[in-house]
Amino acid sequence: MDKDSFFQDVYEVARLIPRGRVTSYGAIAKYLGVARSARVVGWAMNGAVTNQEVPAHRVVNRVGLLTGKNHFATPTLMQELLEAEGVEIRADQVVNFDKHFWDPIVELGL
DNA sequence: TGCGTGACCACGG
DNA sequence: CCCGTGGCCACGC
Repeated sequence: MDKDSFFQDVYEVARLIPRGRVTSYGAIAKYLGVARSARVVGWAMNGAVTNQEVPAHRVVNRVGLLTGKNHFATPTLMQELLEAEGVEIRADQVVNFDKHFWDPIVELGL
């Protein structure tokens, strides 16, 4: 595996997130075999905001909090995108996060 | 080249 | 749940 393709891997997994579902940075990191490097996933998402191919709004932190909303074009864009997909947001947090949670390890297998 | 910072997470108290 | 600590890795200065 090329180490340089880490960002690409992150983007690829993010692309696989179904509409109306969300996942966490840690879940993606763990799926890629770098569970301790969840922060880098966030950094990768930072560059994904400008990438229409990658739904960065479907990636939240481990408790379903929209920690990255501040990095979008507008602080409300992330929530609006999720709500448009049927994901209910309450106080910058995904309601029934466990129900909307999409774990690549479970869904894609490891 | 080295240090601080960050869209995080796990662990212990 | 909150708080402090350590670790991870990429990036900017």
